Amino acid sequence: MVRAPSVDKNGVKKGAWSEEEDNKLRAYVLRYGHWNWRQLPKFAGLSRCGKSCRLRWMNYLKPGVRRGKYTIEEEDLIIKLHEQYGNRWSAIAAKLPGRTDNDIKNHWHTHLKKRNKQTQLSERSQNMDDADQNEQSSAMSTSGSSTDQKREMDPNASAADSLDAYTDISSLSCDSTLFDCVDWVADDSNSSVESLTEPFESFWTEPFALDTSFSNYISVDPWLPSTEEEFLYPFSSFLDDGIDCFHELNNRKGDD
DNA sequence: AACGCTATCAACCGCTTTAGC
DNA sequence: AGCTAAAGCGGTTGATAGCGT
Repeated sequence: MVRAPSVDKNGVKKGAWSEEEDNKLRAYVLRYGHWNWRQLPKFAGLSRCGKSCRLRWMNYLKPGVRRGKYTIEEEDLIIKLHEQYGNRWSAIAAKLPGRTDNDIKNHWHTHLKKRNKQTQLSERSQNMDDADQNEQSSAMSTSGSSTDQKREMDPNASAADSLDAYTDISSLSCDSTLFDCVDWVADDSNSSVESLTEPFESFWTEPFALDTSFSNYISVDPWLPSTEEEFLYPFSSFLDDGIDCFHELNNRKGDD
């Protein structure tokens, strides 16, 4: 399923990532952040190009990345968002916490494109049937109450219904609530799907509750280096936003 | 069992955008 | 304003799992 590992003429490794490489990258980024993707592999002791590291982190290793089966609600939302944004996968991914643009893009091409086509075809034939029926009996009233029917009738209902799956922040991993959801809301400020952000208003207005489960992540991960010496230390001023949080938590943990 | 075909998805590539000077 | 480097993004590729014949 993955490309065979290989090394190019510059000594840069390509192809599938080994567990060891994953652990190195994860440990490094969690400790120092991604202050410069191009330089990062050198400091982290990886024979990879920065692009490859970034991609691996963003799509696979980043805390909060959700993998696996898509729910019907997610698929409906993707289809709806695709109608709105087209192939702007990063914009679509911003509305689905924990899902990456690459993952959504793959899922679209392998599942939803077909499903969407079929839906459109069936809707078209349904519309033709409806037109026929209207000709025969314009007085007949229609009644439909299923969620699917509601979605077809009201695109906004679709988005709102789908969002129910995401308003339960607790269903996400602790990491995603602090990282991805913040991005999600922040990116959305000018979106025309404003309703999608509403459930997160409380995120901003309520007092910040420190989620100490971060520190569990750090202490549990056996691949996080126990000493600074295991990695080349970059420039502290480059430390990434979210990583400051890790340091903060680590320090607090140390204080306790 | 063996083969071919299809589906899947991680990873790559190249173009565009953004930031810094 | 123009240049350069870095980051981001979307399209595409390729290995392999799984299914049908």
